[in-house]
Amino acid sequence: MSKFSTRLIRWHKTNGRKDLPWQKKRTPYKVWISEIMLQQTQVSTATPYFKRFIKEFPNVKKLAETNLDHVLSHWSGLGYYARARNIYEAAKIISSKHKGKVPNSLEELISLPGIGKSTAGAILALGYKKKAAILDGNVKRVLARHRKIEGELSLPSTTKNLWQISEKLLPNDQIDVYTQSIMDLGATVCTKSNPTCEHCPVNQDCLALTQGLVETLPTKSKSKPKPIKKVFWLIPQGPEGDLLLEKRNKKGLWGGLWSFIESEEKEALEDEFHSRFKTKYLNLKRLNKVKHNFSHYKLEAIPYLAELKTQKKYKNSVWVNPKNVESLGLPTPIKRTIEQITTS
DNA sequence: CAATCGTGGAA
DNA sequence: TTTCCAAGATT
Repeated sequence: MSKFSTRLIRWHKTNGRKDLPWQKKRTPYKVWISEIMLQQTQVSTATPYFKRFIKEFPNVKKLAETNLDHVLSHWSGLGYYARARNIYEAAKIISSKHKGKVPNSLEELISLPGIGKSTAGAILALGYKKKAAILDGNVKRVLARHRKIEGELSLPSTTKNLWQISEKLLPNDQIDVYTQSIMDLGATVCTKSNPTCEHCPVNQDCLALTQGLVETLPTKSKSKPKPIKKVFWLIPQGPEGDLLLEKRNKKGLWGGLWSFIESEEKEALEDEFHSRFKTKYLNLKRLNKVKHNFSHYKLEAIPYLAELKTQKKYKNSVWVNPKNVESLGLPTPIKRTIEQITTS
Protein backbone atom coordinates (compact mmCIF):
# COMPACT_ATOMS: atom_id res chain seq x y z
CA MET A 1 0.00 0.00 0.00
CA SER A 2 1.46 3.34 -1.03
CA LYS A 3 1.82 6.33 1.26
CA PHE A 4 -1.23 8.32 2.39
CA SER A 5 -0.07 11.39 0.48
CA THR A 6 0.74 9.41 -2.66
CA ARG A 7 -2.74 7.96 -2.78
CA LEU A 8 -4.31 11.37 -2.28
CA ILE A 9 -2.22 12.97 -5.00
CA ARG A 10 -3.12 10.20 -7.40
CA TRP A 11 -6.79 10.47 -6.49
CA HIS A 12 -6.76 14.21 -7.13
CA LYS A 13 -5.75 13.83 -10.77
CA THR A 14 -9.15 12.39 -11.65
CA ASN A 15 -11.35 13.43 -8.72
CA GLY A 16 -10.06 16.73 -7.39
CA ARG A 17 -11.61 20.14 -7.94
CA LYS A 18 -9.61 22.11 -10.46
CA ASP A 19 -11.96 24.79 -11.76
CA LEU A 20 -12.69 26.86 -8.67
CA PRO A 21 -12.26 30.56 -9.44
CA TRP A 22 -9.22 30.95 -7.19
CA GLN A 23 -7.51 28.06 -8.95
CA LYS A 24 -7.40 29.83 -12.30
CA LYS A 25 -4.12 31.67 -12.81
CA ARG A 26 -3.33 30.93 -9.19
CA THR A 27 -1.28 33.53 -7.35
CA PRO A 28 -0.39 33.90 -3.67
CA TYR A 29 -2.70 36.92 -3.57
CA LYS A 30 -5.69 34.95 -4.85
CA VAL A 31 -4.88 32.10 -2.50
CA TRP A 32 -4.77 34.53 0.41
CA ILE A 33 -8.08 36.23 -0.42
CA SER A 34 -9.85 32.94 -1.11
CA GLU A 35 -8.56 31.33 2.08
CA ILE A 36 -9.84 34.22 4.17
CA MET A 37 -13.23 34.18 2.44
CA LEU A 38 -13.50 30.43 2.89
CA GLN A 39 -12.92 30.54 6.63
CA GLN A 40 -16.08 29.03 8.12
CA THR A 41 -17.74 29.60 4.77
CA GLN A 42 -18.84 27.18 2.09
CA VAL A 43 -17.42 27.28 -1.42
CA SER A 44 -20.78 28.02 -3.02
CA THR A 45 -21.28 31.02 -0.73
CA ALA A 46 -17.80 32.47 -1.18
CA THR A 47 -17.54 32.03 -4.95
CA PRO A 48 -19.53 35.08 -6.16
CA TYR A 49 -17.91 37.23 -3.48
CA PHE A 50 -14.45 36.15 -4.60
CA LYS A 51 -15.13 36.98 -8.24
CA ARG A 52 -16.45 40.42 -7.40
CA PHE A 53 -13.63 41.09 -4.96
CA ILE A 54 -10.84 40.15 -7.36
CA LYS A 55 -12.41 42.17 -10.14
CA GLU A 56 -12.49 45.24 -7.91
CA PHE A 57 -9.19 44.58 -6.12
CA PRO A 58 -7.01 42.61 -8.59
CA ASN A 59 -3.84 42.99 -6.53
CA VAL A 60 -2.45 44.01 -3.15
CA LYS A 61 -1.77 47.57 -4.28
CA LYS A 62 -5.35 48.20 -5.38
CA LEU A 63 -6.62 46.81 -2.10
CA ALA A 64 -4.21 48.82 0.02
CA GLU A 65 -5.07 52.07 -1.75
CA THR A 66 -8.82 51.93 -1.20
CA ASN A 67 -10.77 52.67 1.99
CA LEU A 68 -12.41 50.36 4.50
CA ASP A 69 -15.96 51.26 3.49
CA HIS A 70 -15.23 50.16 -0.05
CA VAL A 71 -13.85 46.83 1.14
CA LEU A 72 -16.78 46.25 3.49
CA SER A 73 -19.27 46.93 0.71
CA HIS A 74 -17.74 43.99 -1.16
CA TRP A 75 -17.98 41.85 1.98
CA SER A 76 -21.59 42.78 2.75
CA GLY A 77 -23.59 39.62 3.40
CA LEU A 78 -20.59 37.34 3.77
CA GLY A 79 -20.31 37.69 7.53
CA TYR A 80 -17.40 37.62 9.98
CA TYR A 81 -16.56 41.17 8.98
CA ALA A 82 -13.34 41.23 10.98
CA ARG A 83 -12.00 39.23 8.05
CA ALA A 84 -12.57 42.18 5.75
CA ARG A 85 -11.06 44.64 8.21
CA ASN A 86 -8.04 42.38 8.66
CA ILE A 87 -7.60 41.80 4.93
CA TYR A 88 -7.49 45.54 4.38
CA GLU A 89 -5.03 46.14 7.23
CA ALA A 90 -2.84 43.27 6.03
CA ALA A 91 -2.84 44.66 2.49
CA LYS A 92 -1.50 47.97 3.75
CA ILE A 93 1.24 46.16 5.69
CA ILE A 94 2.15 43.97 2.70
CA SER A 95 2.23 47.06 0.52
CA SER A 96 4.43 49.09 2.82
CA LYS A 97 6.67 46.48 4.42
CA HIS A 98 6.81 43.70 1.84
CA LYS A 99 6.89 45.70 -1.40
CA GLY A 100 3.39 44.51 -2.26
CA LYS A 101 4.39 40.85 -2.30
CA VAL A 102 2.52 38.37 -0.12
CA PRO A 103 5.13 36.99 2.32
CA ASN A 104 6.40 33.46 1.79
CA SER A 105 7.42 32.49 5.30
CA LEU A 106 5.23 31.07 8.05
CA GLU A 107 6.37 33.66 10.60
CA GLU A 108 5.70 36.67 8.38
CA LEU A 109 2.32 35.36 7.28
CA ILE A 110 1.10 34.61 10.80
CA SER A 111 2.15 38.06 11.94
CA LEU A 112 -0.37 39.57 9.51
CA PRO A 113 -3.87 40.25 10.87
CA GLY A 114 -6.42 37.56 10.05
CA ILE A 115 -3.85 34.95 9.08
CA GLY A 116 -3.43 32.08 11.52
CA LYS A 117 -1.41 28.92 11.24
CA SER A 118 -3.79 27.07 8.91
CA THR A 119 -4.35 29.94 6.50
CA ALA A 120 -0.61 30.62 6.46
CA GLY A 121 0.00 26.96 5.64
CA ALA A 122 -2.49 27.09 2.79
CA ILE A 123 -0.87 30.19 1.31
CA LEU A 124 2.56 28.56 1.49
CA ALA A 125 1.46 25.20 0.09
CA LEU A 126 -0.97 26.38 -2.57
CA GLY A 127 0.57 29.74 -3.42
CA TYR A 128 4.29 29.01 -3.11
CA LYS A 129 4.43 25.20 -3.23
CA LYS A 130 6.31 25.22 0.04
CA LYS A 131 5.99 22.34 2.46
CA ALA A 132 3.49 23.46 5.06
CA ALA A 133 0.55 21.88 6.86
CA ILE A 134 -3.03 23.06 7.11
CA LEU A 135 -5.75 22.08 9.58
CA ASP A 136 -9.16 23.26 8.49
CA GLY A 137 -12.49 21.58 9.12
CA ASN A 138 -12.06 19.18 6.22
CA VAL A 139 -8.62 18.04 7.26
CA LYS A 140 -9.68 17.66 10.88
CA ARG A 141 -12.54 15.38 9.85
CA VAL A 142 -10.43 13.30 7.45
CA LEU A 143 -7.60 12.81 9.92
CA ALA A 144 -9.82 12.23 12.95
CA ARG A 145 -11.51 9.40 11.07
CA HIS A 146 -8.48 7.93 9.37
CA ARG A 147 -6.43 7.87 12.55
CA LYS A 148 -9.33 7.35 14.96
CA ILE A 149 -8.82 10.47 17.01
CA GLU A 150 -11.69 10.39 19.50
CA GLY A 151 -11.05 13.55 21.51
CA GLU A 152 -13.53 16.40 21.13
CA LEU A 153 -12.61 18.66 18.23
CA SER A 154 -13.03 21.77 20.33
CA LEU A 155 -10.35 20.70 22.81
CA PRO A 156 -6.93 22.27 22.28
CA SER A 157 -5.30 18.92 23.02
CA THR A 158 -7.19 17.36 20.11
CA THR A 159 -6.22 20.20 17.80
CA LYS A 160 -2.59 19.84 18.84
CA ASN A 161 -2.73 16.13 18.15
CA LEU A 162 -4.27 16.67 14.70
CA TRP A 163 -1.67 19.30 13.82
CA GLN A 164 1.10 16.80 14.50
CA ILE A 165 -0.58 14.20 12.31
CA SER A 166 -1.19 16.72 9.54
CA GLU A 167 2.46 17.75 9.54
CA LYS A 168 3.76 14.21 9.63
CA LEU A 169 1.74 13.19 6.55
CA LEU A 170 3.09 15.93 4.27
CA PRO A 171 4.79 14.81 1.06
CA ASN A 172 8.06 16.29 -0.14
CA ASP A 173 6.76 16.74 -3.67
CA GLN A 174 3.53 18.16 -5.07
CA ILE A 175 2.57 19.78 -1.78
CA ASP A 176 0.11 22.01 -3.61
CA VAL A 177 -1.72 19.06 -5.16
CA TYR A 178 -1.70 17.16 -1.88
CA THR A 179 -3.10 20.10 0.06
CA GLN A 180 -5.87 20.65 -2.44
CA SER A 181 -6.55 16.93 -2.49
CA ILE A 182 -7.06 16.43 1.22
CA MET A 183 -9.44 19.41 1.28
CA ASP A 184 -11.34 18.04 -1.71
CA LEU A 185 -11.55 14.63 -0.09
CA GLY A 186 -13.13 16.14 3.01
CA ALA A 187 -15.49 18.29 0.96
CA THR A 188 -16.69 15.64 -1.48
CA VAL A 189 -16.07 12.14 -0.05
CA CYS A 190 -15.27 12.24 3.65
CA THR A 191 -18.26 14.49 4.33
CA LYS A 192 -19.75 15.03 7.74
CA SER A 193 -22.91 13.15 6.86
CA ASN A 194 -23.33 10.32 4.37
CA PRO A 195 -19.63 9.96 3.49
CA THR A 196 -18.94 7.79 0.44
CA CYS A 197 -16.16 5.66 1.85
CA GLU A 198 -16.25 3.29 -1.11
CA HIS A 199 -14.81 6.12 -3.21
CA CYS A 200 -12.11 7.05 -0.73
CA PRO A 201 -8.48 6.56 -1.84
CA VAL A 202 -7.35 5.92 1.73
CA ASN A 203 -10.17 3.64 2.88
CA GLN A 204 -7.87 0.60 3.15
CA ASP A 205 -6.28 1.80 6.38
CA CYS A 206 -8.99 4.11 7.71
CA LEU A 207 -9.44 3.14 11.35
CA ALA A 208 -12.88 4.69 11.61
CA LEU A 209 -14.14 2.71 8.64
CA THR A 210 -12.56 -0.54 9.85
CA GLN A 211 -14.09 -0.14 13.29
CA GLY A 212 -17.45 1.25 12.25
CA LEU A 213 -16.82 4.69 13.71
CA VAL A 214 -17.23 6.83 10.59
CA GLU A 215 -20.58 8.24 11.75
CA THR A 216 -19.37 8.99 15.26
CA LEU A 217 -16.06 10.66 14.39
CA PRO A 218 -14.97 13.32 14.77
CA THR A 219 -16.37 13.77 18.25
CA LYS A 220 -18.29 16.99 18.52
CA SER A 221 -18.96 18.74 21.79
CA LYS A 222 -22.58 19.38 22.65
CA SER A 223 -23.61 22.94 21.94
CA LYS A 224 -25.23 25.22 24.44
CA PRO A 225 -28.67 26.70 23.75
CA LYS A 226 -28.47 30.16 22.20
CA PRO A 227 -29.85 33.09 24.17
CA ILE A 228 -32.38 35.35 22.50
CA LYS A 229 -31.63 39.06 22.32
CA LYS A 230 -34.55 41.37 21.65
CA VAL A 231 -33.92 44.88 20.35
CA PHE A 232 -35.73 47.79 18.77
CA TRP A 233 -34.49 49.58 15.69
CA LEU A 234 -35.26 53.18 14.86
CA ILE A 235 -35.10 54.17 11.21
CA PRO A 236 -35.42 57.90 10.55
CA GLN A 237 -36.93 58.61 7.14
CA GLY A 238 -36.65 61.98 5.41
CA PRO A 239 -39.37 63.64 3.35
CA GLU A 240 -37.91 62.24 0.12
CA GLY A 241 -37.88 58.71 1.53
CA ASP A 242 -34.19 58.61 2.37
CA LEU A 243 -33.16 56.54 5.39
CA LEU A 244 -30.63 57.44 8.05
CA LEU A 245 -27.99 54.82 8.76
CA GLU A 246 -25.23 55.09 11.29
CA LYS A 247 -21.84 53.49 11.32
CA ARG A 248 -21.26 50.93 14.04
CA ASN A 249 -18.19 50.90 16.22
CA LYS A 250 -15.19 49.29 14.57
CA LYS A 251 -14.96 46.66 17.25
CA GLY A 252 -17.58 44.04 17.92
CA LEU A 253 -20.48 42.65 15.96
CA TRP A 254 -21.00 44.15 12.50
CA GLY A 255 -17.98 46.34 13.21
CA GLY A 256 -17.65 49.26 10.80
CA LEU A 257 -20.88 48.42 8.99
CA TRP A 258 -23.93 50.65 8.55
CA SER A 259 -26.89 49.92 10.74
CA PHE A 260 -29.96 51.41 12.42
CA ILE A 261 -30.18 53.16 15.76
CA GLU A 262 -30.58 50.28 18.20
CA SER A 263 -31.70 49.80 21.77
CA GLU A 264 -33.02 47.01 23.94
CA GLU A 265 -35.67 49.35 25.38
CA LYS A 266 -38.18 51.15 23.22
CA GLU A 267 -38.31 54.08 25.65
CA ALA A 268 -34.54 54.53 25.43
CA LEU A 269 -34.86 54.53 21.67
CA GLU A 270 -37.40 57.36 21.75
CA ASP A 271 -35.25 59.31 24.21
CA GLU A 272 -32.34 58.88 21.86
CA PHE A 273 -34.47 60.10 19.02
CA HIS A 274 -35.56 63.30 20.79
CA SER A 275 -32.10 64.16 22.03
CA ARG A 276 -30.59 63.74 18.60
CA PHE A 277 -33.22 65.20 16.33
CA LYS A 278 -34.72 67.82 18.66
CA THR A 279 -38.05 67.26 17.00
CA LYS A 280 -41.09 65.07 16.99
CA TYR A 281 -41.54 62.54 14.24
CA LEU A 282 -44.60 62.96 12.06
CA ASN A 283 -45.43 59.29 12.27
CA LEU A 284 -43.99 56.13 13.79
CA LYS A 285 -44.59 53.05 11.72
CA ARG A 286 -43.91 49.58 13.08
CA LEU A 287 -42.42 47.20 10.52
CA ASN A 288 -42.36 43.42 10.51
CA LYS A 289 -40.26 41.70 13.14
CA VAL A 290 -36.82 40.65 11.93
CA LYS A 291 -35.35 37.37 13.13
CA HIS A 292 -31.70 36.53 12.66
CA ASN A 293 -29.49 33.72 13.94
CA PHE A 294 -25.92 34.49 14.89
CA SER A 295 -23.39 31.86 15.79
CA HIS A 296 -23.78 32.60 19.50
CA TYR A 297 -27.26 34.14 19.97
CA LYS A 298 -30.56 34.74 18.28
CA LEU A 299 -31.68 38.24 17.45
CA GLU A 300 -35.24 39.50 17.29
CA ALA A 301 -35.54 43.09 16.16
CA ILE A 302 -38.63 45.25 15.84
CA PRO A 303 -37.95 48.06 13.37
CA TYR A 304 -39.77 51.39 13.57
CA LEU A 305 -39.85 53.85 10.70
CA ALA A 306 -39.82 57.42 12.03
CA GLU A 307 -40.92 59.97 9.42
CA LEU A 308 -39.22 63.36 9.69
CA LYS A 309 -40.01 66.74 8.18
CA THR A 310 -36.41 67.53 7.35
CA GLN A 311 -33.16 65.62 7.07
CA LYS A 312 -30.06 67.12 8.61
CA LYS A 313 -26.53 65.80 8.69
CA TYR A 314 -25.29 63.91 11.71
CA LYS A 315 -21.92 62.60 12.75
CA ASN A 316 -21.12 59.01 11.70
CA SER A 317 -24.44 58.87 9.88
CA VAL A 318 -25.54 58.94 6.29
CA TRP A 319 -28.83 59.53 4.49
CA VAL A 320 -29.35 57.01 1.73
CA ASN A 321 -31.91 56.26 -0.91
CA PRO A 322 -33.21 52.83 0.10
CA LYS A 323 -33.15 51.70 -3.51
CA ASN A 324 -29.48 52.51 -3.83
CA VAL A 325 -27.47 50.97 -1.01
CA GLU A 326 -25.18 48.75 -3.08
CA SER A 327 -22.08 50.77 -2.25
CA LEU A 328 -22.54 50.44 1.51
CA GLY A 329 -21.34 47.74 3.85
CA LEU A 330 -24.63 46.45 5.24
CA PRO A 331 -25.29 43.43 7.46
CA THR A 332 -27.80 41.03 5.93
CA PRO A 333 -30.73 41.73 8.32
CA ILE A 334 -30.31 45.47 7.75
CA LYS A 335 -30.32 44.98 4.00
CA ARG A 336 -33.45 42.83 4.28
CA THR A 337 -35.22 45.42 6.39
CA ILE A 338 -34.42 48.11 3.84
CA GLU A 339 -35.85 45.86 1.14
CA GLN A 340 -38.96 45.49 3.27
CA ILE A 341 -39.30 49.28 3.22
CA THR A 342 -38.81 49.67 -0.53
CA THR A 343 -41.33 46.97 -1.38
CA SER A 344 -44.05 48.07 1.03
C1' DC B 1 -9.17 28.46 27.78
C1' DA B 2 -13.68 30.01 26.44
C1' DA B 3 -16.15 33.43 24.09
C1' DT B 4 -16.75 36.14 20.16
C1' DC B 5 -17.61 36.79 15.45
C1' DG B 6 -22.21 35.97 10.21
C1' DT B 7 -24.42 33.65 7.09
C1' DG B 8 -26.73 30.25 4.13
C1' DG B 9 -27.67 25.64 3.18
C1' DA B 10 -28.26 20.89 4.54
C1' DA B 11 -30.41 17.53 7.44
C1' DT C 1 -39.11 24.53 12.44
C1' DT C 2 -34.73 24.07 14.61
C1' DT C 3 -30.16 22.53 14.70
C1' DC C 4 -25.82 21.98 12.84
C1' DC C 5 -21.81 23.52 10.77
C1' DA C 6 -18.45 25.16 6.50
C1' DA C 7 -11.15 26.26 3.55
C1' DG C 8 -10.60 29.77 11.68
C1' DA C 9 -8.66 33.82 13.96
C1' DT C 10 -8.56 36.75 17.77
C1' DT C 11 -8.85 38.16 22.52
